Amino acid sequence: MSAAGIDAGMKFRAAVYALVRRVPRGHVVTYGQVAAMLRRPRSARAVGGAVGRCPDDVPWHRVVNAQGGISRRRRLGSVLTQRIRLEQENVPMRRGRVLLDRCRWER
DNA sequence: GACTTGACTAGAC
DNA sequence: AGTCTAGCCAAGT
Repeated sequence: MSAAGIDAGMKFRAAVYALVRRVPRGHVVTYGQVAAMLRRPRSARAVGGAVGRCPDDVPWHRVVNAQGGISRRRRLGSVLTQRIRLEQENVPMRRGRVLLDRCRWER
């Protein structure tokens, strides 16, 4: 797949996973950002859907919402897991929010 | 092919 | 700063 964007015939989900796998430890991206990087600026919601059912090798915890917060989901639990994993990677947080200015992954 | 369902967002009060 | 709304769109049924 190209640096950004979806190759011909590639499923949206596969592109999301490929991108999220490139996010380095200690950094995060937002749903909307992933969508924009894949050249689907209005597909943030779909990104959430893809990240919600991803393979084990995808660092899904590095994806947060536009406010740096951890989005709620139908079955809680993974919310705590996500916060714990982010803390373990020393992702800077304040009042339950990731400080995007300091750890947003660009490119 | 018509719904329904979300780990979304930006904007308006 | 909290709540609501409307737009969005990939996937699953």
